[in-house]
Order: sequence, then C-alpha cells, then structure tokens
Amino acid sequence: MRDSQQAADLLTWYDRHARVLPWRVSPSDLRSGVVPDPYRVWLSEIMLQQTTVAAVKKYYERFTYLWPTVGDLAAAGDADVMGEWAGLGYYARARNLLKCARVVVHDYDGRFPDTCKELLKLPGIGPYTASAISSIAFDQAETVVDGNVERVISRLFNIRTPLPASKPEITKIAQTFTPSARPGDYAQAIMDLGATICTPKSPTCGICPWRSPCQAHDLGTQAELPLKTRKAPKPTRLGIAYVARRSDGAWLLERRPDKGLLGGMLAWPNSEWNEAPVDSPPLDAEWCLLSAEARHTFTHFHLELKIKLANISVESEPERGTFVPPEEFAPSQLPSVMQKVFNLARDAFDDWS
DNA sequence: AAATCGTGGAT
DNA sequence: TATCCAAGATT
Repeated sequence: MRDSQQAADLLTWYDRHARVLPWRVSPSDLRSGVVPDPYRVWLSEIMLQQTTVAAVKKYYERFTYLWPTVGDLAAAGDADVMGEWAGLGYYARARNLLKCARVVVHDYDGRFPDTCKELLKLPGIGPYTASAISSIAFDQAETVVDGNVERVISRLFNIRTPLPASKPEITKIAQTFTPSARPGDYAQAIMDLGATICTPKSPTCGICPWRSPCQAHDLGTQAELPLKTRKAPKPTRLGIAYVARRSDGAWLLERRPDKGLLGGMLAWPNSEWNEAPVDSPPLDAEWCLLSAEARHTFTHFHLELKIKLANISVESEPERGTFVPPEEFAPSQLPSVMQKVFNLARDAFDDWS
C-alpha cells in the first residue's frame, strides 16, 4: 500500500539515529543475527509503562544483574522484588511482574508466548505491551500504540478529537503503517521519533523524516496537538506517619496489603489519609510530633504527612507492624514517600540523641 | 468505563 | 509553584 514508503522512510531514519538503550538490540546487530531475549524485552516494557527511559535504566540493570532469566525472577522472594522496585512507582507492576514470571515458568515452560493473543492473558500485559513484545522480541507485525504513537499520528493526520476518545481512530491509522518487514524496529522507530523529534513541546519538525506528509506541520498546528480532556484538580489529603526506633536499632515497619496505593510495599505505620486523620499509633509510647512534614504528590492527590517519633524498649509488643533489625533495613526498599519520612525522622533522631 | 495507581524531570 | 508528562494496566 501507499503507506509502505513512509514506513521505509522511518526505518531509514532509525538505521542512522536509533538510540542506544540497555535493552535494545540495534538494527545492525539484528541484521548480524543477534536475537532479542524475550525476557529482557518484557522486563523493559513493564518498567517503561508510564515511566521515563532515564528512570528505568538503573532498575533494568539491577534486575537483570540479580535475575538474569525469567526462571531466576520467578524464584525470587516477593519482598526482594518489591524492595528492588521501590522508587519506580506503580507498584502493581512489580506484583504482576512476579506473577507473570511464575506463570511463564510453570505454565509456559519458561518461554514467553509470541502472539498478542497469548501475551494478553498474562498479568500486567495489556494491548501496548503485548504488541511491543510480539513485534520487538518475536518479529510479529503487531502495532504499538503508546503515548508517542498517539502524538505522532494525531499530528500526521491533524486529529482534533481529544484523547482518549481519539484512541480507536489513532490505532486504526497506526495499523495501516505497520510493515510486515522489521516490525520490531518499526515499533521502536516510531516511539523514538515521538521521544526525540515529535516531542510534546517544541517538536523539531525541521529534521523530521515524516515532515512532508504531516498535516499538522502543513497547518502549523503541531504544537497544540494532541488535544486532551482536562484532568480534575488534585485534592490535598492529610495523614500521620509513625516512626518507632527500638533501643537495639530496629525500626517498626509494616507491609501494606496487596491492593490499593503502594500495595505490597514496606512502609511506616500510618493513619488513614483523608481530610481529618485520626491519631492511631501502632503501639503505646511517648510520641513526639515533628515540626517538619513530608509533602508528596501522587497521581490523583497531594499528601501532607505529619511525622511522630518514639523510642521503644526491646520488650514492647506493637499492635501492628514488625520490628526490622538495622542490618535488614535499607531505606531504598521503601517507596519514595516513605523515604521522605525516613529522611526527616532520621535527622530528628540524630538531633535527639 | 471512569477511577485508580508513583515518581521525578521539564517547562 | 503548578502543570504536564513518560514505551499503560486493571477494575
């Protein structure tokens, strides 16, 4: 079809400008016969969901160092994986990552399926990720539609229907461009194009391989596309976090339930987060309120956390949570909001003693 | 099917 | 400071 020339133009651009990424097999290596590792493609795609390349790099290196194969990851402990994911956000991804690894090992003999249909059955793999794995790891002609593709296609066709309503139309158009040859490189090329040239603000149309067919560039509307429906303003919630240090140096921590915010993560015991939180310490003690608060913004609300400290004797029994000895505790295992709390609490304990 | 689910960098 | 946004999935 006519669109094959556009795909070819993009692949030519990609051959020269493909970014070097830890999880990527370069076009030249691919031609030399290097075969992508589906485990690493899958791992990188899960980490990259709603997350920047810069933020993912260290985590990807660490995970592949600790768990080089899907079998290694499947055999890992839940707490170890959650602790290594800490700071990356969207923690359901980490829970589903482990679930998926174990399903692949036990139900698929340790080999990822190669079709979208089968991949979509696995936990944590949705339409985008299934297409990405199928095309990049298995050379199947599937179409990826991520935020980059939404933006590129919206501009190419000057689509003025706001997202997400325009997504079906965008998907349909994107499918007509996907080539049967080198679909994996094409998928990565169109995402690279969106990430490096067809950027959200100030796109560099002057060097774009798709400038000539681009309707938005023709009309000068590229900077205002894609249109998006307004998001609701974020309310502010209040809460109290309790940091207890036992005389032997152990810290009182709590494993959050698998469902909901920060699910499955280690955390300081805390009150509910709402308009008027109730003081609910995890054990009876002389709690000292810090003057400093931890402020943090989540996806859909702001949080202002008061912090209470207590020194605890070794014979006391908490009503909830577990004392973790200092040699087993690293603040890097905590989600970012809880790391903020720890940093403020540690400074206060240091002043205290 | 609208809400939920993190974080940090850029503007 | 406020808002946007980044290789979305789940319920």
